[in-house]
Amino acid sequence: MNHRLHDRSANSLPEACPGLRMTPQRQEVYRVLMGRRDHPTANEVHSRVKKRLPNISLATVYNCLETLVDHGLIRQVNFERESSRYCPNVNEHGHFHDAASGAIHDIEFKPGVNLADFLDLPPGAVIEDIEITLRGKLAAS
Amino acid sequence: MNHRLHDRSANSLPEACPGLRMTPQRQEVYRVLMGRRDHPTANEVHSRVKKRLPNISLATVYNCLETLVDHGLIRQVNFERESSRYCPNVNEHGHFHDAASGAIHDIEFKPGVNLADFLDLPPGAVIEDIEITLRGKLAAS
DNA sequence: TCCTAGATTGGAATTATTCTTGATATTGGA
DNA sequence: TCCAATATCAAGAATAATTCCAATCTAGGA
Repeated sequence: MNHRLHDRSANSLPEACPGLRMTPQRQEVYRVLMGRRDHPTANEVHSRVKKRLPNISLATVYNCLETLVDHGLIRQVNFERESSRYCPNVNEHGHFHDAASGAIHDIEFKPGVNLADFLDLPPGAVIEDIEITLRGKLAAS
Repeated sequence: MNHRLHDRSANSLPEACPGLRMTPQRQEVYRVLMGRRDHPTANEVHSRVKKRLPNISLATVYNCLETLVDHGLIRQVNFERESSRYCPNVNEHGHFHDAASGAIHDIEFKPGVNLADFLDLPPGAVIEDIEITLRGKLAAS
């Protein structure tokens, strides 16, 4: 155990999140997402959470995920028509979906770039949410 | 009937598309999409197509849409978990989803921009498909 | 302690989409 | 032209992710 800054590493809900009651289910759903920073579906989250909370229902997992998303603690991401996936990285970022392996990689914006620099936004548009998804292959290395 | 170049204006499938058999159903689905350049769902396409082909089934509309997408004549776009929508604009582009009106606007890239200019792509990534969706509001004007 | 609002559960319901099957239509070759 | 092979279509059944519902349960405040 160390004392890294930004310690949201796998053990707890953030200290305070106004209006969010921290229940064992929500805590565990959050812990599971932080503990393995991939992009699991609700079903996968359910499987992982059941290790510690064997009786938790899938409906509750959906409820917890929705609540955490609403409170900005995690993000929900959608690829095509597949099941939603959940992502503990709440920074603005995009995703790269490797068609070969199925793996999903977070993609960060280069520092200092602005949407309007590369997109012709409609005049007066106020952007509230950005979803950028790339699909492709990683060249064999 | 005239002889305009690039006549994709609401009346016909493109002259030739290898491997695509042009049936009345496909033609009409395509015509309907080109004729009104919004972003209808399969259901909405079905309603519109039924005006001329009253017996066409929803399953056939899905089949036609899938075929047209596979042949690159239209694009399928997904917003969150809503029904898929279909878009006759096959240029690389993004979408802006106006939360107030529900309207969807195409967003073009500024000329000359490159993905790698603003995104930290994984090394060796070969991008095959880009999906950029913005959600927000248009300032009242 | 008791009450109440909010949370959880399991199962039913919903909904978009895909699948299945049999009927029809179209194509290319004999 | 006729036939066989193939593609398409239609209708409804099936699927799968997600949401809804009604019945408990729980935690925290009065």
